[in-house]
Amino acid sequence: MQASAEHRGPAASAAGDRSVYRQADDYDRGMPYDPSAFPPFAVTVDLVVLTVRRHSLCALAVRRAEPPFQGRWALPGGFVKADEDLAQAAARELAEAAGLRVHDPAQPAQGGTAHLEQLATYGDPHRDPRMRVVSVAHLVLAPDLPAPRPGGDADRARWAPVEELLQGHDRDGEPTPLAFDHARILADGVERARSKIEYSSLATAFCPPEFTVGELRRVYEAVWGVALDPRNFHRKVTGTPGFLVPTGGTTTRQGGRPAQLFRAGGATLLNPPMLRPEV
Amino acid sequence: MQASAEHRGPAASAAGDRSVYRQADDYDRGMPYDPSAFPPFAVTVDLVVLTVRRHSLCALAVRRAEPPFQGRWALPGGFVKADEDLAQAAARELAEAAGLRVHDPAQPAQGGTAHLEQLATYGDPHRDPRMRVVSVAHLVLAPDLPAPRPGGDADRARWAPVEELLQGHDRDGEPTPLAFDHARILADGVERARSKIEYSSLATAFCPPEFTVGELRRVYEAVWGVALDPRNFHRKVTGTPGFLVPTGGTTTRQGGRPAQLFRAGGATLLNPPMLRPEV
DNA sequence: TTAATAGTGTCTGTGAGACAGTATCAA
DNA sequence: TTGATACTGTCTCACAGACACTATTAA
Repeated sequence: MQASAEHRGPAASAAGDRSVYRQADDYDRGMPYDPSAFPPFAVTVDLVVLTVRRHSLCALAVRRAEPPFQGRWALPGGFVKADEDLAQAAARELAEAAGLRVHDPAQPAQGGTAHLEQLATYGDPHRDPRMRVVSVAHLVLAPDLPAPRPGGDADRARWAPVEELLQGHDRDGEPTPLAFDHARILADGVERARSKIEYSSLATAFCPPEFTVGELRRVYEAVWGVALDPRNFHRKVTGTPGFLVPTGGTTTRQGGRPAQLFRAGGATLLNPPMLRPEV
Repeated sequence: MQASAEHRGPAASAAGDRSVYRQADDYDRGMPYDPSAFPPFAVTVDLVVLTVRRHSLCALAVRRAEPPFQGRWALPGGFVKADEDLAQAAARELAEAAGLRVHDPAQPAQGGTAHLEQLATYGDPHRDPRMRVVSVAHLVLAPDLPAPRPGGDADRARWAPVEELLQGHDRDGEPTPLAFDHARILADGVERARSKIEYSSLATAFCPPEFTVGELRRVYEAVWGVALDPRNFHRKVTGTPGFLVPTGGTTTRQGGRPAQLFRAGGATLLNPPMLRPEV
């Protein structure tokens, strides 16, 4: 697996030594082509990979092996290759970092695959101390993966509750600040996920292929960090056409009375939306 | 003013001649730093600048002076400079292309200034036939500008109704397809604007500093392309706390009974949202 | 006067929130 | 049995949509 592109390599700075590059204006004026005619950028993808584990929203973090920020946690990511689309690069990094495959975007959530979408692009000139790196962040929503401990090296990657990563310390008070501007990227990704499950059926991307209404409710509760009324929630999601499709089966894996199993339906936009409490 | 960075310069291809570049993997493996250790990218900003003129949603388009796509219309844009943030680059291009200044994001809409936000990033390897260009598109919402005909050269820039630009021909059937993937970028920007005025007060960014309820309603009608009930609209916007602040003045510039003038209030999120008809 | 826009009031249906009550399992 | 979760039904309030009505200007 790979960590962020900013991780590796020595600390030489290209952006700081601009005199060796002709300015972009020369290129604008139609001068003969020269690869150094415009400022050189490295382009990377960084991934906010979210899942719900043990009733809390967690993100995938990897430990940096080299300076800068050596030993700190960071979001997974890497370089975009020369012949690769941005979404392709993100999907490739996701496979390398977490062994996850991506949905066909035309289909609703399939089993064991993840939802991927572009989040935002971060290009502060000094976000990487060594050189000019523009990172196209992507958001991934994945079901809780029982087996595939990412990469196998549990000490180099982990699922951490997002509050822990955003506050910069774990429950024991040990400092765990994210490298670079990754706390900001993570915060933006979490906010996108929180708002997007309001008006879309994306919450099902956090669920296994077949799930109960109660399991879906616990996803909403974990992502929003609130408690929802089980009865009103049940009425709402089962009454929204195209959101849930019953499979016919039932399960008692949550205890109590057997619950109907559902798959995600074809609807992607919920209208009217799910309402997030505390308005 | 400047047009898209993809406009100018000769048609030499860098991305096509990859053998001269060491692969990013070498950089990953901690090899000594070398500016050519990662694939070379040009990074640009492209602008979707929207305004409402004569009851229709219009976008700023500029005419390309050089190949490829010579003579075709395109979105304004340009290179990101070596020491520039992405938002800075977008604001600079906006000033150059349309003479528009950007709001202080902390403040609600001020007079004569525009709202700017990042839209999405487009990085298909072949979106520019000459070289690898990643474009960070930005969305700008601007009030209708009576005077500043962009750049002064009316023949190189114009406000065009978005349907015209998206359909690829004007009302006379003359073909006017946008260069590169700019039709896709424009469509994404228009969709963002359409959905964002539902749940935010951003529609006021299309209005002059002081405006009437009727003028704000005509903005919604132009952006959504629908007719709204004036009485329900009035009740809704004046009843949403923080959306509108009365200035005390009135105007009859729309004819009929004098209408109260308002400024944009401090609220940025509307709750409950404005509902777009045809659900 | 007419025509236009501004603004208020009233009714009705949808749906969210609160919560009583019943159903069906495991231990 | 207790205790958990699943599900149904009912009441109330907020609010969107439809639309009757009045107010104030210009021509």
